[in-house]
Amino acid sequence: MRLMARSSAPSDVFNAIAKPHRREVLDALITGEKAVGTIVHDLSMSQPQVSKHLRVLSKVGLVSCRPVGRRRLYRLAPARLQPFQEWLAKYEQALNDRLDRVDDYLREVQQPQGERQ
Amino acid sequence: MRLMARSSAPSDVFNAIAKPHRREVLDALITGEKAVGTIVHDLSMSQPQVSKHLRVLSKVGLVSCRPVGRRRLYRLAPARLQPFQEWLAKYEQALNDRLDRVDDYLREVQQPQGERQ
DNA sequence: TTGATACATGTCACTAATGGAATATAATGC
DNA sequence: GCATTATATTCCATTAGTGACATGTATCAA
Repeated sequence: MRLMARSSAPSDVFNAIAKPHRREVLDALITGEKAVGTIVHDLSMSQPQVSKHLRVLSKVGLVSCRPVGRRRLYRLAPARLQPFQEWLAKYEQALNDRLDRVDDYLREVQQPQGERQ
Repeated sequence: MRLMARSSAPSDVFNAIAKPHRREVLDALITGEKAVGTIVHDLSMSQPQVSKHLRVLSKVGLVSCRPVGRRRLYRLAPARLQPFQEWLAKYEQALNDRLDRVDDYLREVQQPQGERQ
């Protein structure tokens, strides 16, 4: 059976950015479009490694690619950050909604003897 | 040698949220503090599994824990969302700064014949 | 103390993913 | 055509991580 695709599910964005090396590749693209060789040079990683990481990032849509001559220029693909943004927003909201309760908790923890003193 | 700690490095928060099951555990805590058994019941995962995931989340600081009787109440730890916020902000800014260039690119791609028509 | 509950930890098998080296493909230049 | 550059892909060994089961530890109850 095993019909579930496990390569480019939207939630795999989380997996894609989980590896430090992959975030380094993304970082290298922050300054703009770059060829694979440039990334290899900037990060001193092996070329196959960079290509493989780019492939993963490409599959989940975090980078896109356009061929120019015999090179391939990769660049960040803004749209695919959305699942991550939404995920984060959900927690930010939940935590803001409960700030008062957290406050209570902190008071309790920091003054275990209570307020009499 | 191998002196590098690899358990609670700050960037491992990205690794912590990479697994769907771990995000489910975090989701279960959105409504507030919960005991391990409650999470086990809500998610129908095995108790050791939940405990292990909580351990990972705890090591990177995404959840905190306080013992109450023979139970342990876990809750989200807001402060550790900061690495995500910072990481995301970096990319959002970089992408906004380059929106015009992206625009150029899209025009180029969508009109491969140029503007003479 | 004994027993029961709530949780943590250890062990193990298995899978998946990484990184390295070699090789394949594609485009350019001659 | 052939050689070279740029990148992708395959193969392989190693490793890390997951999940299942069993066991350990701590707290409560009687």
